[in-house]
Amino acid sequence: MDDDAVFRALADKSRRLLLDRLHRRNGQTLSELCEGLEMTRQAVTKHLAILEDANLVAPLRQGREKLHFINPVPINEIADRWIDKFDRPRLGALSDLKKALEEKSRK
Amino acid sequence: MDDDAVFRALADKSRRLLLDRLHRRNGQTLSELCEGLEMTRQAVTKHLAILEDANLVAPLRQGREKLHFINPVPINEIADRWIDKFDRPRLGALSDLKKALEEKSRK
DNA sequence: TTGACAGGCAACCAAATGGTTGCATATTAA
DNA sequence: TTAATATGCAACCATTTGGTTGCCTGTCAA
Repeated sequence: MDDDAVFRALADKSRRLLLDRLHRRNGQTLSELCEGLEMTRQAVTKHLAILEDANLVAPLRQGREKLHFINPVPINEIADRWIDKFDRPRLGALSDLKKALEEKSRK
Repeated sequence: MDDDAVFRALADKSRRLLLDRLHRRNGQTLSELCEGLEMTRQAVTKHLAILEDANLVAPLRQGREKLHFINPVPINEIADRWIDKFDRPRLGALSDLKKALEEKSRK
């Protein structure tokens, strides 16, 4: 998995909104996704392309329409593999601090 | 929580690396964090400022040194609140597809 | 078959981003 | 007290990014 592409795709508010919309109703077309947004269709197209590159959205051509399906896998991979590193909120924060200060003063 | 700041802070590879380093050893100084990186100290300073703004890193002045402590809370908040929306990998992908196609053909 | 609808492509633009260099300031150790 | 160390601040630069407009192509329905 290219975690960089995923993180960068998620960095933009508009793209997170698109994912939110697809989450509410999966398989929407470009035009549907554009409805009510303060953005041109072309801007949305670009965002969707970035989401596709990050494998967060899978497109499906259906005649002249293009349906978009959310793919939760990369997000869960990040959650499992990267975010987990940063600990179930641990009680260690203060003890980290103490340790670090002791380390410093020993030098 | 300002989830936008957090997502954007996490979007950069160098910043994720800094978090990785702090995760390995918490409470490092600026100079320590710079060691072995292909970046000037000032670039690292900027990255740390962004991480601080996103509340992912908490600084502590200690004499002329500045110690940096990772704060896992915002990351976990994202994991819990936002990423969870995108489902424990569900079996629904194919059935979503079917549903969407049926919906289309009904129109 | 011909218009209308859904989408694609490309050029262009302003603003944000990641990085640099140069200099200033504050602590600490000799 | 003075030199070295640790960090801060500001201006500047190239590239990336998010957005636009204009036009082209493919598909469906009347």
